[in-house]
Amino acid sequence: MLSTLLSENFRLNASLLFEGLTESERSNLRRSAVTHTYKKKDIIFRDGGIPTGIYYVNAGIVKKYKETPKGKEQIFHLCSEGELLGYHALLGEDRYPESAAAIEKSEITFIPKENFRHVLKGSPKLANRLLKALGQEFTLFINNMTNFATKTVRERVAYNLLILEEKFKRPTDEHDAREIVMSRTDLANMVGTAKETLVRLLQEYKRAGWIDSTGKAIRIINRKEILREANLMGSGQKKKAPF
Amino acid sequence: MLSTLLSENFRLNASLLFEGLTESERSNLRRSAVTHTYKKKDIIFRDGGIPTGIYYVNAGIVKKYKETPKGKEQIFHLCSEGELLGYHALLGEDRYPESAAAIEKSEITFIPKENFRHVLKGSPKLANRLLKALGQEFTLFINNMTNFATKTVRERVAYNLLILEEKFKRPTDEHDAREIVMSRTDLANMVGTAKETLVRLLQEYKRAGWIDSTGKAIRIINRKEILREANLMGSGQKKKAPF
DNA sequence: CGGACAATTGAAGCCGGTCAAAACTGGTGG
DNA sequence: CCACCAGTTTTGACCGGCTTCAATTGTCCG
Repeated sequence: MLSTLLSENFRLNASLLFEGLTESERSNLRRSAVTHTYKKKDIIFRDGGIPTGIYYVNAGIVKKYKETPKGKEQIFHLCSEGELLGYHALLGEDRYPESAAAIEKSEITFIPKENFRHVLKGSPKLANRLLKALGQEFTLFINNMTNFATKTVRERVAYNLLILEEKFKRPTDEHDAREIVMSRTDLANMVGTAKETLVRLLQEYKRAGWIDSTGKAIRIINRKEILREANLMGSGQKKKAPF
Repeated sequence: MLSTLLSENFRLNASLLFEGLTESERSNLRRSAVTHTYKKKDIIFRDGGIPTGIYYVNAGIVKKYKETPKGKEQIFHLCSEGELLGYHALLGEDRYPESAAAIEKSEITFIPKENFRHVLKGSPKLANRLLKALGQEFTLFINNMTNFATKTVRERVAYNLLILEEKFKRPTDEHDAREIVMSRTDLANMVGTAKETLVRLLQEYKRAGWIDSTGKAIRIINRKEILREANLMGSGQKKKAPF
């Protein structure tokens, strides 16, 4: 349950989706694909834009966010290596409901919608996997929304630290060398609070010795305490049935 | 844009999904379907439960919600006549991430998962429509989440009144005879606030003459002012291009 | 090495949550 | 049909978590 929330959360790996495609289908996708490099802060697509294809994150980290008219920014999700980007709008034949931008140097492959649609049309298998993936994403979304609606800022800060530690763990990383490297502003916009409030809570954790930070980088030292702060499960532990 | 938010929002009509099925497919679904009546407050499925099929709302209104360990309830969505229920979890091969309960007497048809899956397997058309529908639902979800994360309680109350007016408009209704009939607690749980706060804001609107309420029923009198309160677009109107 | 941007700290005030009590409503049985 | 009770709605009072504004310190990169 707990591990569910943290590890399942936030890595809908795209490679699963494309497994089981025929070689001709794969090459169809590959042939039309273009890979681009994005610098920090570069925008990949914009809220309200018309989708022209889907994106695959080869490397780096991308934020999906939305700006309010008042200039506030809400970050919903970070996409890292292996994740797809921008396919909801394409499938829904909608405009993008959010924007996407790199928060660090990223390498992203673009697949034009015609090719994607063509392959999708010919592959019920892909369609089914997509349906499954979308269904699962809803679960994540609902959990996230519940967090937003019912948790305090304090709890959300802790929760997001745990999520981010996971997200910033590079496949190549070993041990616990994971650092969260992200601007305070972005982090605040992810938690959904003012950057000042975020900073104060981080300081508090730092003074308590639960995290350490030098510059932007944050490391979790005492995961147990952060977990407690996140209050992920309350006291509502159910008794187990005897089988 | 504005009308987008309100009318598109919240009526993903299921009949569209099933259009274009062959008669044998339809009858396959119909044959296995069972229709049940649920009283107010009856639970249709529970958070954590294992999906055994999907539900179609023939009549009535159903809330999709989640309870936190601390006993708070967050309502995400109301399903009314013509909407499907519980298919995300089925498609995702997940447990339900939320619960569903009738908030008024409702009539709901259940379709066992075997039949649904069987028909889905045989109908790429259905799969495509589902993909499209799911893609569109993400747009709604993201808008909702942005509202939660960035709007004040005051704005969310107004916003939800507009949504609900739409939702409670029965297909049979004419004119503006639409009343929102819902417990204050449910309404508060939808807005994501305490019922006391909700009541105070409603009173304020009532005194201002923007809404009217007798007992549970709420009617919007001055839609314009409520819209302004909801602050749906801020002041960020873009200029139009000259073509 | 400097300048611009980012992070941190301080202080003040309000929005909204919580607790408690009063008023109201609808449904039930006598 | 009416009176009553339980549950719901409403009002009041108070407190505390967050936001906001402002100023200071720190840090990165050309």
